[in-house]
Amino acid sequence: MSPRVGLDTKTIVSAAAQIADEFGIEEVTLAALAAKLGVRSPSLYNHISGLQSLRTQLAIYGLEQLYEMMSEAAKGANGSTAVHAMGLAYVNFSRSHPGLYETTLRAPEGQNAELAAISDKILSLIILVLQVYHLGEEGTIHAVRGLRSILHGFASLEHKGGFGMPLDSNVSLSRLIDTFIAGIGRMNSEGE
Amino acid sequence: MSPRVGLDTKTIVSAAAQIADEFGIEEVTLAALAAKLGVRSPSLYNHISGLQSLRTQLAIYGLEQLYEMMSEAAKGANGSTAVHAMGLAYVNFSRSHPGLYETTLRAPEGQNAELAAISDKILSLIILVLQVYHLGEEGTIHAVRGLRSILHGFASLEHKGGFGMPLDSNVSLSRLIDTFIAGIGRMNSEGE
DNA sequence: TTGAAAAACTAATGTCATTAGTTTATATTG
DNA sequence: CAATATAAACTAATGACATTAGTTTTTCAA
Repeated sequence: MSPRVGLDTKTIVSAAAQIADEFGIEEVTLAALAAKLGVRSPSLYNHISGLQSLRTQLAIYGLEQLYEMMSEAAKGANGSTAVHAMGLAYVNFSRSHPGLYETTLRAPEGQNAELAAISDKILSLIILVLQVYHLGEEGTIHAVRGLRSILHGFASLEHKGGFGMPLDSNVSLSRLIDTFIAGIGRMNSEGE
Repeated sequence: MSPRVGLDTKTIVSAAAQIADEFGIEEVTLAALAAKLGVRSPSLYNHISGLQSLRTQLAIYGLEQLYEMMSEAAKGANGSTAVHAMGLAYVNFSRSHPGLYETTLRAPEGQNAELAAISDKILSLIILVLQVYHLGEEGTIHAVRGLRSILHGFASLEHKGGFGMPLDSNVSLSRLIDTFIAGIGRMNSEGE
């Protein structure tokens, strides 16, 4: 009712994340967002520069949270324990924030410095966790690509409902990570 | 100019796939599609029942092509050779048809029988290729989930541009699949 | 207290999907 | 071959949305 609602960018992004998680990212419209915040759509432009920009902010917001979860999980652990913990944290983030997780992967990344920074931070964390395996420069790059593929692929297919059968998917994930870790040594010794 | 253009569903879906691959799936609008086909938007409704339905058809169209590529690649091969060939075919499909591949993963799948059928067909193919490893019922399910996660995750991140560094991504993929195959035996022996 | 800046607003435009109702070409049937 | 039914195109209209322009109003600082 009051002409000053007191919005700010963070409130808007957070509300958008809620919509994304609850109803799916296709429901994240400025119209829905404005309604949720008790405001008219154009008012949002005082704080964000449009839907595209909002999506970028959402991706940053999501990656920051994802980094926190992964980082916290890996902290103190070593080797395979750390990889498992970090991987589970990744997937659990995608489970508890399906919409926000999805926005994370739809951003151009090329343009925005903040987005590139948080992406790099996650990359560095993964590299750090894989450091104990002494894979060398190239080996590390291959391994990072592999682990990210596993985690994103798993999270994405699980969310999509692709794992139709009623068999504990945490076991599937754990085994997949085991497989990956076991294979890392092979990469190291036999890679050209 | 002629009042009968001679559209049919297949032509429409195929044109939509072209738009998806060339400009991205967010550009697949009925307006753009109609323009490409030399027709007004409402005319499309004589052949499809709306945008949602078109997306489902696109997913089916994509999965059919994906199945063909995977199936053709795996044909005649065995064991790890077949897994590698099939995996590369999967990723190559996503490379040559990025938009169409993406539609493949955005469909509800619950509702449409045809979509469920072609999905099952791909699932069966993967199971068949993994059969030589004698993983048992549960082991097979875990392995299928793992392989699909790897392939989809890799394809998705590669398309997104997530593999920033200039290092041959086919090598990354090949190593990842090697890792997976090596680990499959472990799954078999040590799984509870 | 006054004035400037920020944050809300209304109004308007353009794009899109979709529906309703109309025209026209083609194919079937007598 | 003619008449008619059907299917495929069309125009017109509606409603959702993002976005821009221009206006009002609140707040804060001088």
